[in-house]
Amino acid sequence: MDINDVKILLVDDEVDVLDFMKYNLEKEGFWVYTAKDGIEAIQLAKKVSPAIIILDLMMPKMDGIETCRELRTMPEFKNTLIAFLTARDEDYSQIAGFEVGADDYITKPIKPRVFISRIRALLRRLESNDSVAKVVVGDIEIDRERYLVVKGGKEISLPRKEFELMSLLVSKPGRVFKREEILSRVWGNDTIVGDRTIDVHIRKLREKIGDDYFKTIKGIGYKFDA
Amino acid sequence: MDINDVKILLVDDEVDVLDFMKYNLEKEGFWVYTAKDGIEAIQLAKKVSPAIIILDLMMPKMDGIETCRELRTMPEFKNTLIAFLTARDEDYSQIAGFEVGADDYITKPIKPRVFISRIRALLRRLESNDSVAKVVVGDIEIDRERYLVVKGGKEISLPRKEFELMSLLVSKPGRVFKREEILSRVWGNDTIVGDRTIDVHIRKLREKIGDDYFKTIKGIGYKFDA
DNA sequence: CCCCTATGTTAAGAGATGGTTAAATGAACC
DNA sequence: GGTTCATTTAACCATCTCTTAACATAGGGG
Repeated sequence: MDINDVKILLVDDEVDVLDFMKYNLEKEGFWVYTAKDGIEAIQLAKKVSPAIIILDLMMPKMDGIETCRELRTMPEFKNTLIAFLTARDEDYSQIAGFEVGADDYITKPIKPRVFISRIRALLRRLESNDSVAKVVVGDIEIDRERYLVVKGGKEISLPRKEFELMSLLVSKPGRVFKREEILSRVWGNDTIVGDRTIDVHIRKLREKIGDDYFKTIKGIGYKFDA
Repeated sequence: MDINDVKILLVDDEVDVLDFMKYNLEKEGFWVYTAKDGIEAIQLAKKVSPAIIILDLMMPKMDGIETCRELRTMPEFKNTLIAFLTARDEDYSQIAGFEVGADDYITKPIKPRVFISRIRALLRRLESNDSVAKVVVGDIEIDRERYLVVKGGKEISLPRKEFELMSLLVSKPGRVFKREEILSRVWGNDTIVGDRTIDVHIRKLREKIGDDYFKTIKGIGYKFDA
């Protein structure tokens, strides 16, 4: 997922808070939308389909809890990440929040660095969930729920890294994934591993799944093809 | 996309706002046009085909919403990015805006840094849409995503430099690329290579793709033609 | 028509890149 | 704690890519 495609919807009745969050998020390259109450938020959310919605708890018309409950009843927001914004001493309300399907809590006052890293954490969660549970390409099927690859009816179980790598490549058959991209999506942005690590994993996959499925694009990366 | 080719059309009835935005955008190297109302905006847009149009919501003669709706009915502006400019307390109008096909909202007062990063974000969106990995010219197709050249249905895979060179030439069929320009775009500004290097790569392309596609312009460079 | 320079052609070798293997490290599970 | 599996590293090898150099050819200006 490219960060520049990530849309975030901020909902709060205090304009200052909205502006502050918006400024910080935009500086990071996110795509930010704002609403001042729950009604407005739901309408806007339907239009722009944000990846993340941040709801203030206390709002006029429809409060955060209510808005969240409402959103969660609509199928299109089943997988949207919803975080609540609370003042520190409202902490008790977390229980109610998680009950209506919140994914995280962020406490005011907002500190930019903490805030951003919180958002990034949410995003990582989204990334690991957003691929559909089952992908089928040709005679190969990937079942994310059971961590299994099924090839011609036969189940093949793969270690975690191999599975994630396979899963990434299969998610867009034919598309070339650059080594750099593979590293950041399978190993994580900050991990430093040696040059041969990817190759070794590719080798294992070729061994277990079949040579022909994984093509090397020299100087660029790898792609999956059936 | 070269930033110096990016045209932006600003539409607002307040001259001060226009000037302020124009100043900031021109400083970044954008090509800026301005109009004072919707009628003028549409006429100018037809003439210069801007990549981005920024419309103030409140304007005489024809307001932003109306102008946007009008523009969206014309096929040549199907892919143009349109952003609205709104005062903070007009936020509710976002809903109407997205309905007529707006791509983003920018709130006044304008803060230069946020404004520019917003424009760049829009631009990235544009790029990811139109450089969408596929260029088709005659019976030749270049697929950046799959790192493949397809000629008459047959897939031809090229080594990196050849692919980049091909990709560059095909990106503007008929246009002559100077040797110097080819060097800096395919090899990089700092690389020093011998005289014959480009020729050898062109030869390989002629061999693999076909002689007739690559024309030599003596003393200048090369061009691609179908 | 000839000369000069720019480009075409070829093959060879240097260099980059990925493949392979085994062994070291680390994590998880009795 | 020992065992097993997953993961990474390191060393070495194989191959592909790119560049060069040497020579051939073409084509425009005089």
